[in-house]
Amino acid sequence: MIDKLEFILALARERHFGHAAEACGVTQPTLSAGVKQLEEQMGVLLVNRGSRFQGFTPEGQRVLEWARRIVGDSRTMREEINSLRHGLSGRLRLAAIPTALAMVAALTTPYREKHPNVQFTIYSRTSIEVLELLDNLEIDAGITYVENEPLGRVNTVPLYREHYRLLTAADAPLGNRDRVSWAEVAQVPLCLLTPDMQNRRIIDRLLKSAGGESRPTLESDSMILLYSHVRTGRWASVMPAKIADTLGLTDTIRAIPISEPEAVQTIGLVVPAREPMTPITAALVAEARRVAPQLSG
Amino acid sequence: MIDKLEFILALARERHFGHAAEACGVTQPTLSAGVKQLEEQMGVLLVNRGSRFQGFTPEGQRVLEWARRIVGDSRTMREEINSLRHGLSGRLRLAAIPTALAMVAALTTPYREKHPNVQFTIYSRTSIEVLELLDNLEIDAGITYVENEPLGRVNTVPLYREHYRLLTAADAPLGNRDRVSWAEVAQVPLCLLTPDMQNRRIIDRLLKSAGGESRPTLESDSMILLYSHVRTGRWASVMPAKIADTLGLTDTIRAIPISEPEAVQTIGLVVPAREPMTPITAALVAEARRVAPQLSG
DNA sequence: ATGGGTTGATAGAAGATGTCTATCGATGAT
DNA sequence: ATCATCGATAGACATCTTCTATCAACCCAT
Repeated sequence: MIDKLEFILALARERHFGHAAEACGVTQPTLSAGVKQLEEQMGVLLVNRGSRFQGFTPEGQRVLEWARRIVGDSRTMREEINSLRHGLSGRLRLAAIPTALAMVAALTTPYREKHPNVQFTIYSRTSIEVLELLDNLEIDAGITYVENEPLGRVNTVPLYREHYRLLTAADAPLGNRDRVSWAEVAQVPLCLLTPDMQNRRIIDRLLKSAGGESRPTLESDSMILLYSHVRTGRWASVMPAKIADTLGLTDTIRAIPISEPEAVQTIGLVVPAREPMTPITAALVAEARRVAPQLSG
Repeated sequence: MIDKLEFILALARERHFGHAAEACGVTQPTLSAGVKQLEEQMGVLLVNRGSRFQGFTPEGQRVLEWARRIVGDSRTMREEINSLRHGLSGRLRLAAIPTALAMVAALTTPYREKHPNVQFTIYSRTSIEVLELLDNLEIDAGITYVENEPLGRVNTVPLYREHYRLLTAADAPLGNRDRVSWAEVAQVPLCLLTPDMQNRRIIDRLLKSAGGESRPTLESDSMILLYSHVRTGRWASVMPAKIADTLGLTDTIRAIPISEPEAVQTIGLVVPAREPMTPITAALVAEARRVAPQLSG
């Protein structure tokens, strides 16, 4: 029964019988039969088909909601019972937006000291993808913006506020300044994240409201790539202070605070709004609450 | 998987493998195998055995909690999907304390007008049993005292407040009074509910605090039996006003308000504290909210 | 139009799981 | 000591699940 509900979950995220089957480790006919059996038990069609997957019926969407809940609960139960025996163990799956990647270590390091048997899997994703993964039970927690775009049914723990820096060579224009404005930044050719990243959209908004325009010379979804360009001394970028500090400055590259307006965005931990949480997730939330005061500032 | 969890639920309430199996409609070896398989999956013993059922291990108790939730959710899902198709239909299982039985009709009658396809099963139980049945998913809602004794994880909707009446023949001692005190009532030989009923415990308390003592001439767990004795004109009883009115007075039997103290107890609807509720239960809660103002007074 | 590629449904065989009856061993009461 | 009760176990049978192989419908490109 519960495995059939897992089929529905897989189908919801893959939107393809064959792929969903593969994700569940069964063959396509098995998954088809499972879905069909659910439909017989419920007495309603759950999936609209016409030679290909065409989404869920209204009833199917309700079943999907329940499936998330029931499957989530049964996993949490297993994990909880396991923790009672072996202490906290298993795998913590986490997804973070690229600009927050540098601070994940501030969470994982103390966590690992307390619970050495927990393993980590950490994905770099856009803020939207983080929420999708959370919905689909593919991750246990996410790190993303907690104020701007609408979140789903999740609980949040604020971690720190993002301050922006202009990264540029000391001998470049503006390179000798102690402080620059967004209007000034708008004049510089920048390396920025791709527009599917919320960080980019935020920076675009800030540039625009300063009367400038966002015409980045180079786009990428990798912070490492952006930074490696800045390091050559021939490119500039705008990054949150946290990650700029982590990447490390050289004597030739400076990270200049941007003021007017002093732009801050709150980054936080995001977990499914379900009580109780899995022990592994609960421990992460506890760690986040403990660490947050040290991070902010 | 879910059916195995149902085994655990049955075992928790029957505390006996054979009886639990019968309640699930399977044989005892089947239930034993099911529990054993759960234990293997979890990697822990869930039930303490020693030639007979000896309760759950700590892990077993946690699994039991989860089982209540998961099984409850899966039933709610089925019911919800069914309601989407056929409108509200199915069976509403309700348990009420005896003194509240007379007012159940005030709930079921308007409910039935709106949802004619819902069938009712209504049990008369003690307040403690009502809560147990609720815990074990054996009823959808209960009607009981919502203030006095501690409730479990439930939500409540207050319905009305109980006022007490002395039921006695007009020509008996006190029979001509418009008002009597608890101290006076304590002098009369009474027919009361058995002491396992909370109503009896409340009345005992009131009599005692008025300096009297509870020495009922006759005890029963049936309000009808109590009333039939009162009707002979040779017995007296103390009942809530609601049920006294419903049973109907004759010219020879009077229901005399008892004052000093004016004793009131709040009776309310009690449903599992789980969101969302089954559609059938949700409709009952809505009806209770609607009806409550008319009942109280 | 037509042919190739894709998608999900179907059929039938093999395997896994669930359930039953019958029986046993342990425990506790008389 | 004897009996009754309770839950575990064994073995047979049935059901359900899953697989491989194949099919029909559809889409798209030529």
